[in-house]
Amino acid sequence: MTMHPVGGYSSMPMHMYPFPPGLVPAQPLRSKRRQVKNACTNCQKACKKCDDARPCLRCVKYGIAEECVDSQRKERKKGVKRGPYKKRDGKGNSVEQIDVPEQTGIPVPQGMPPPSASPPMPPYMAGPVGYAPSFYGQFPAPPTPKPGDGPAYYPQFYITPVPPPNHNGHGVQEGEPQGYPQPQPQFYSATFLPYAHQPYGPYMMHPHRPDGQMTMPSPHYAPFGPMYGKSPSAGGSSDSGNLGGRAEHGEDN
DNA sequence: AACGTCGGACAGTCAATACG
DNA sequence: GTATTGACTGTCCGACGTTC
Repeated sequence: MTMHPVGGYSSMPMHMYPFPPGLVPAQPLRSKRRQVKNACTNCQKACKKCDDARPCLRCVKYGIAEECVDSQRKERKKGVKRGPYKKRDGKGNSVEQIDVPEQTGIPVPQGMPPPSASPPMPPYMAGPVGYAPSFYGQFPAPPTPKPGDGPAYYPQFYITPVPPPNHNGHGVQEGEPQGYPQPQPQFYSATFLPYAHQPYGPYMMHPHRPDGQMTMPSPHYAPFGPMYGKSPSAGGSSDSGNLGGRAEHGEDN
């Protein structure tokens, strides 16, 4: 699998984009930075990269998945007077040149973002398939679908070197937070991309979680819905206990 | 090495404005 | 009405400091 930046796969590392085999650009291209629509409060405070999934990669990594909640955006000002705009030319065209990609020289159809560039492969992207199991793979994370969002695909497969554990056997007690099972040595999940043709090798892949839950796009993000419900301490906009204690960048109102 | 902090560049949003 | 502009706002890169 070859990843290239561009973004577009929700919850995928922002600059990564899977190219079908054979369509991989000959040389690395540089993409512009992609941003998530809404970073979680933790990433926001830490000024770190977030992603669309909840919990996001970073929160999962630091074990604060339950505190991973969307940050609140404040409303834009209205009624702000705008200065006089630049006139367009007589044909309704803006007086702007269209950028031609320098690195490839390949003409890019208008309206289509230029193929972009590929930064060095992040460590966790190394290897033939998606994330390293030890990183994001431990949490299957189909992104939370939002109105207006395209289908955020998050193909999931689980690698089970040994038969999957019987999750029921762990006996989730009533009242006990039904957290996603802690990473277990025998049970890794990993994100695979649609084009990946995986050799089965010593592993076995199945599109279902061993505990029987579907892992393909779930409108309600099943694995995390009831499991990572807000903790009492996460009460909405509470800032306490989050990563980074940095004061807000800007003032509200 | 891993993590936190933070300045500031960059990207996305969307109301105001221009235009047909 | 749609298209375009550009100010505003949020994201997060990357440098630096701190802690283990």
